Amino acid sequence: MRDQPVQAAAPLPGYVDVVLPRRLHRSFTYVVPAELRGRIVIGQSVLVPFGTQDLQGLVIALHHRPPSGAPEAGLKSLRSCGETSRDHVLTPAQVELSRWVAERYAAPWGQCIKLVLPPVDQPRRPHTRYLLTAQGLAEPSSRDGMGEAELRLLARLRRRPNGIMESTLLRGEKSGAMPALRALIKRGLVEQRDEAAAPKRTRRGKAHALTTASALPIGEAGEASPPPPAEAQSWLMMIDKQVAADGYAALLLEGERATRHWCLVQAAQATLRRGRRVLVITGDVENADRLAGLFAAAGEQATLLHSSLPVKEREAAWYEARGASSTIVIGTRMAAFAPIDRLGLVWVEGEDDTSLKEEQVPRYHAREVAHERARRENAVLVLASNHPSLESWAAVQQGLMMACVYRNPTQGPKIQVIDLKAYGRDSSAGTVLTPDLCEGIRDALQRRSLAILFLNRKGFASVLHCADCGVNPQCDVCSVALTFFRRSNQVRCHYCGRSKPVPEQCPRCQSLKLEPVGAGTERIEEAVRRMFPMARVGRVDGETIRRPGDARAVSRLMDAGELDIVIGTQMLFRLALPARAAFVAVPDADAGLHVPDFRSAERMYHGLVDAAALALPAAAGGRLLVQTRLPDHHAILALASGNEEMFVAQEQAFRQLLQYPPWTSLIRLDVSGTAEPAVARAAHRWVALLRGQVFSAQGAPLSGGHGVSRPGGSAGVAGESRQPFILGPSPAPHAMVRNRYCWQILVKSDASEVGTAAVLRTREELERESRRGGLRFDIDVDPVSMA
DNA sequence: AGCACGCCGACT
DNA sequence: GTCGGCGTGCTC
Repeated sequence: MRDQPVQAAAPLPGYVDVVLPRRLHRSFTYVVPAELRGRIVIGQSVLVPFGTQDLQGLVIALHHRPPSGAPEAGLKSLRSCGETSRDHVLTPAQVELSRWVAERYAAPWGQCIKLVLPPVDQPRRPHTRYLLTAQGLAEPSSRDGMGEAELRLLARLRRRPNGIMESTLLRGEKSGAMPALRALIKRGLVEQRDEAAAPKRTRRGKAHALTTASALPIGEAGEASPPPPAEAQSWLMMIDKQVAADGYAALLLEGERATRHWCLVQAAQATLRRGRRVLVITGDVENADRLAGLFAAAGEQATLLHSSLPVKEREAAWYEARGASSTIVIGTRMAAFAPIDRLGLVWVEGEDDTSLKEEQVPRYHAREVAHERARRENAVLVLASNHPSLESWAAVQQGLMMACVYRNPTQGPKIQVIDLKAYGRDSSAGTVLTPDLCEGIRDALQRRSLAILFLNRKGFASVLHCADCGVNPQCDVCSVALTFFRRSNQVRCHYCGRSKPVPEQCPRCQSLKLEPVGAGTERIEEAVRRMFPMARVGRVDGETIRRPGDARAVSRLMDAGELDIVIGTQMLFRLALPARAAFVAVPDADAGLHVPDFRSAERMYHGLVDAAALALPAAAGGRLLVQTRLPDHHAILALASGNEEMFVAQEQAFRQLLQYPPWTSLIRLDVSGTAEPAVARAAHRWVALLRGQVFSAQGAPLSGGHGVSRPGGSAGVAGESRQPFILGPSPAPHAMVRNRYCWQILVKSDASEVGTAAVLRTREELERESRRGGLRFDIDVDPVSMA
């Protein structure tokens, strides 16, 4: 051991700033012990004392003298710097990527680190109980050196033969109980017993016995041999050229699943031939499995990395991905951070899937992370979907991405739109089971083929719509559905918070028949069963499909021809159908439209496109029936005419007019707490601070006097002002979550950096002034779901 | 975020 | 007394 802290020629930094995996936006400064000096680098993972515990943190800066902000009470020292595992020195790329996420999504950097670190099994703290050992029960030979606290503790434990829980033990005592306890344990008088630890949430253990995905169904029988689109050949050459040139490129690929799969395998193999690696990211686990199976069938071994794997397997997959042998990594959003070097191709399969957005605190979007990685690592990014997001179309329009659309129009079913207005409103269940719909089912049954009914996800909030013309009352400013409150007989916009009495008449047709949405679809399963008593009816929704295994079971049922009619929600699209259906119906296409979310039309359109993909081609007798009260809606028209561009153009125009993404950056602020008035007050205060911020950024308030908000009307106009615009506050659509009241605020800005900067500054101020109340202030940059 | 610490109420 | 719950304040 050479232990020679000789005065070094150049002084080594003696202080480090460390970020910690906690919900804290600051870093903390520590002293570097002499023996560790010179070994600490930025990106080093270190163990530091923090409060009563030791935490693994990340070094983000080195100093020669304590920074000015350091506390006077003195700084603590680093414990160690992960000499046991080299793994914990982050590469500069990992440090930078985690920092990028922290800044982009206004998350504490310390919490973003775990994204790039190997998954670790978090040991559940067991319930510990302390009791006397045999030695402790016997009168101790000597009590010398025992402090008063130790003696008291000993006496207390003697009264409790079964031991005392840690929590109660530490309660009555002043500080000093814990050191005393440790001292007693050291003397062998007390022992610690861990009781049945809090039941560890084990995630489906055995469902993943098969890590090689070859045993899983590959795709749909109906699309077994995709005819490789002729244009795709040149596309492939372009990808290959890009990979070979070691250059970044971004492509949007639109096509049916079979086409995308074909392109994916080809592009991946071309990338591998160039000695580069492939990362495939998709929204759900079933699809990741399916893609792995696809590669297996093509003779390529892929590493699966997703959150449904048991932690140990996930950890193994992480290291495997980092190793030299792994060339293709497939996973859900967490896989966007997989430690793959020599990345050549990043493929996001189903790029418009909302589950690519993390809803927990580093609220990143895996598509964005994938994009950023491709940019940083000079890889080719492909965003693939059957119906790309408006965000991606906007990127294409701005020249940031190249679009490739490979469609075979002969693959689609015959589409028929039924105008429900013709059926009046009084027929209740009869309204949704129109004669055309029943005839379609009957026909499918006769042909011994499957009939599928797709129910759009119902809104969480109660929304009104006109039974005669189908429109719903919307907010004048925000153009989203107004939420209906029966008790106060009011409607409210949960974007901007305005409320007013329920309108008496339909805003379009003046009908008096405004009523809550969705009554008809509730009982549809019952109605279908009554109408077709001999048919075998299955249901596929969040309640019947809880785990991927369930989905497979349903697929198998259909495969075996055990089902005649399947009724389901969006969950249907996750299944690997054995065959396409002769008849697919959407009994109430408008239901999804009435969700108070500016993206509702886009979601509705995607649902319809997906529903169409479930049906056989028209040439094979496939039919899609869409029932609506809004046959002129652009989503319906675009679907019926197969004119996607028209939908995108109209929807883009709507978003631009109302300044919604992708034309603005949107940030949702959530204020929550246990006391409603405090929450409301804090939310209003935040808005005031933000507006102050906005105005002061400009130098002076806009027109004096009312100064609180810009006139509502101007929200709709693409104003020349480049200031963030603030909507709200308003009670969140889900007003109470886990006994906490929630209010929300929306911040629109041209660039998300502008918005996040203002939001972070004001939140700091807000937290300073409102210490109490158990208030929480959450930030969601680019929220993907508003309802 | 996680943890300690204090206060309250239920149970025994 | 014991034990769980919850609000509050703090962490270099």
